[in-house]
This record gives sequence, C-alpha cells and structure tokens, in this order.
Amino acid sequence: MALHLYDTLSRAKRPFEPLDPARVRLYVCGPTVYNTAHVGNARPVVVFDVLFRLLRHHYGPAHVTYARNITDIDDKIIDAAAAEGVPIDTIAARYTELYHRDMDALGALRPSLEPRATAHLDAMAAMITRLIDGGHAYEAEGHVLFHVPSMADYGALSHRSRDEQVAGARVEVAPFKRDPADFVLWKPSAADQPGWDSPWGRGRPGWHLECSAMIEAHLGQTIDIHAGGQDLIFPHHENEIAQSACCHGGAPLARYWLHNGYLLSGGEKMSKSLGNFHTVHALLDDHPGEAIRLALLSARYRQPLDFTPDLIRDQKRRLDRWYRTTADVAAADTVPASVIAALDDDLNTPAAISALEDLAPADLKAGAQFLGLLGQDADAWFKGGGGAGGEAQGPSPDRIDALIEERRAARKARDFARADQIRDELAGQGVRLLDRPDGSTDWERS
RNA sequence: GGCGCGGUGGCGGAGUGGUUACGCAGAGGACUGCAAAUCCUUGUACACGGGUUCGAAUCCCGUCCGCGCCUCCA
Repeated sequence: MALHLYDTLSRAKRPFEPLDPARVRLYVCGPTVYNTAHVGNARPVVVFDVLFRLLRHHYGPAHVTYARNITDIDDKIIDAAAAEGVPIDTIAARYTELYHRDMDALGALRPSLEPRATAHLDAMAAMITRLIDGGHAYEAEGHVLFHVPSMADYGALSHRSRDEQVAGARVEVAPFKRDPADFVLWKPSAADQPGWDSPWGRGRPGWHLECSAMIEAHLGQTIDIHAGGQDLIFPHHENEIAQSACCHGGAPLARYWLHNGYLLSGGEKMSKSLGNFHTVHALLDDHPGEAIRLALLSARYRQPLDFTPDLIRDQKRRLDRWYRTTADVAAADTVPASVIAALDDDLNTPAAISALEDLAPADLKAGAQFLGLLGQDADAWFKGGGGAGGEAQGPSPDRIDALIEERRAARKARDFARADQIRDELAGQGVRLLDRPDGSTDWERS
C-alpha cells in the first residue's frame, strides 16, 4: 500500500500524491520561543519527524523540503522580555537554543528550513497590502483586520459555520471589528513595545499571518502537507487558509492537513494553563531521549496519549532489549518493508514498533534507526545509563570493576553472602550485574 | 449550545465484517550457587442495549461514560 494520510480538511484517509515528487513540501507549525518546551510540544515534532523521514524514504532526501517556523515576535515574548528587562531577541534566542537542544535529544532531525517571523516583516506587509487591495482586509484604529465574511467558505477546515463560532465565542469583541469573527493581521505597538514601521503605522503582525507569509516566501502558494497540533485547527489554521487563499486567487494553502492529538496527564489535556506538564528538559534528566521518543511513538499520532512515568519506563526497557539483541550486529542496508508498510498507513507507529519485534536483529536495527532509535553504541547506552541526561550517575567504571573482581573472588571462595552483598549494593546504585556463561561478569546502568 | 474524538484482556496500545497484534505485568519451565539478562510455554478482551449479516470488537440505531475544540495553547 502506498502512503495514505488522514486529512483533517476532507476528514478521510487519502492516498498521498505530492504536487511535484521532485519537491515535496511539508510545513509544521513550530514554537513560540518564550519558555521551555514541554513534552506536549514535542509530540508534533517527533511524529512529524517520522513523517519527514518517511517522505525522504519515498521521494529521496534531496526532494523533500521540511519547514518549521520559529515565532519570535509575540505578546508572550514581549511580556517575558519586559519582565527581565531585556530585548525580545534575547528571550527568543535563548529559548530557540533550548528548543533545539531538547528536540535534538529526542532524535528529531532538523528541518530543512526554520524561518523566523521577524525576518519576514516585509513579506507579511506585502500580504496585508494585497488583502486590503482585494477587499479582504481593512484598517481600523491602527489595526488591520481580516474580514471573515469576505471569504465564502471560511470554516471549512474546522467544519464550523461563522455563525456557530460567533454564537459560542467567549471572547470579547473589539468595537472596531466589522464582524465579530474578524481577526488581526497587524496591530499597533505602544512606544515601549517592539514594533516595525508600516503603511498602517508602527506595529507588529498578528500571529496567524507569519505562517502564510513564510510558506509563500519559501515553499510557494500551495504546499503538500501542513501539520500541527489539534488545537491549531481553529482558529490558527483556519485563518492561515483564509489569508493565503484570498491572496492567491483561491489556490489552496495545503493539500493535506495533519493534526496530532494531545498528550494527557491524569486523563486531562496536558497544558501550560493547567500546569500538569513536564518540560522535555526535566524529563531528560531522568530518562534517555530515545525512551521519551519511543513513548511518544507508542500510540497513533491522532489519538490522545496519557504520558506517564510508567510509559517511559516501559519503552526504556524495550530499548534495553533491542540494544542487547542488536549489540554486535550491523544494521541491514534496507528499511524493513513491514515497517514502511505500517508507517504508510497514516503513520501507524505502534504497528511499526510491533513489526520491529518480529524481525531479525539486523533488520530490527535498520528499522529502529529509521524511526530515529538505536542511534548509539550498545555499550554507550548501557554504560552511560541509557544516555539519560548525557552523563552517567553512580559509581565509576573503575569502582564497578573493582567490586566485580572482589565479588569474583568471593564466589570462587563460595562466600555467596559477600558476593550477593556486592551485587545488591551495586543494584542500589543503579548498576546491574550480568554473569555470562563463560564465567565473566558484565554490567549495565539501569 | 455547536463541532469533534474515544471507551479493547491486570496495564499501555494496534486492528475495524470471519484468522495469535505487539509490549509490560502475571503463571510455569530452561539457564544460574542464588539472581539478573536471555530463551521456551501459558491465561485473560473487545462499555451497555437493540438491529443488519451465514458470521460483528469491527457496520447501523439508541443509551451510558470519558475527553477535546469553539479563548493564548502542540
């Protein structure tokens, strides 16, 4: 079966056919860099990283362009900068770096392009001008607003009529809006806020605009796949569609819309406002990045996933087992067909993982590496505590070797009480001893 | 109120008209001084009530329960 993807717009699993197989284009909504990422933020990064790898497999690495933006102008960034008394660039640069570090640790490939909003003010302004000229936007009290009724099929992605949205709206409607659903393209900046000069005065762009402008600038009018979290369906992606289509004579922004489900914590959506989240950075102190990655891939990307310590531990053990069985084996040259077949079915990563369990070590290694796993030497994995946090904790290798030698002598003298005491002591420090059939003893950090 | 997702064995989680998912945990066995690791064997399931069908966890209707979006949010 060829690659099929579930498309939110048509609400159906459809065969994937790129507009141009020589230039497959994928865009994923990236972070607003005002604080550290939590695992919920990492889910789209990891699952769409698998999609990126799969597209590269099918079309060739040179023929896939993956863009993921950095939102580096936003009121939350402005607030964070003001709180510290530093320029917004300082905040944005700091959290961009942390984001990269965390996502690297989860085994996500860097995207081909990582456009930043503040580098595309001209493109956004040009888009606003076209929208005004086309009768889709208007100026009001220093703002420029997109006029939603000017677009006939607004709401197609979220399958909501404009009336329904207005009826359920819990947001206060600014008095200068011609229609309650109208949204901001440009807003004025106070003297103490960052701003850019524009035909509509000094100000800054609305959130939705950057994606439309950067997609147009780097990927063209219509891309193949636009992806992000489910909470972006409305209003963010709906508004992107409106802006882009109205600038491009109705040409669709993307041909496939993919949305990942939420991570749950205690049965509820993990979110910053509820405070029930873990930052990736904090999790990396206790767990290897690969275990977190495998945990994120252990359920289908559209399903909710309860992210618990037990889940990560289970996946860590699975990786331990895989590292053992593949320790002295070279990865096969080709990615196993069963793994590709599972992923081709709308990124069925649990089925792909199950397929791996069925494979010979060389194929298992090739398949797991394709998924961004088993990326290190087995010895490094075990001796380094599974890569948790980078540095090993507990007794030094020399100390462990000395204790193993002492235990060997004790066993030879049949002093099993002392031998077991040493083993228990090491176990208490996270070191597991493995007695080999040949009489030697190896060790792992667990 | 509108729109949408889901309820699978002790747990996590695929499948979605007929055939073992898979993993963890449990039980039994091999190995071991005893363990660990590994290997072998093994039990347990489709929220509830109707309907369609030769056959339904899978399709249809209804009920109950959980969750999400409609507001910044992956």
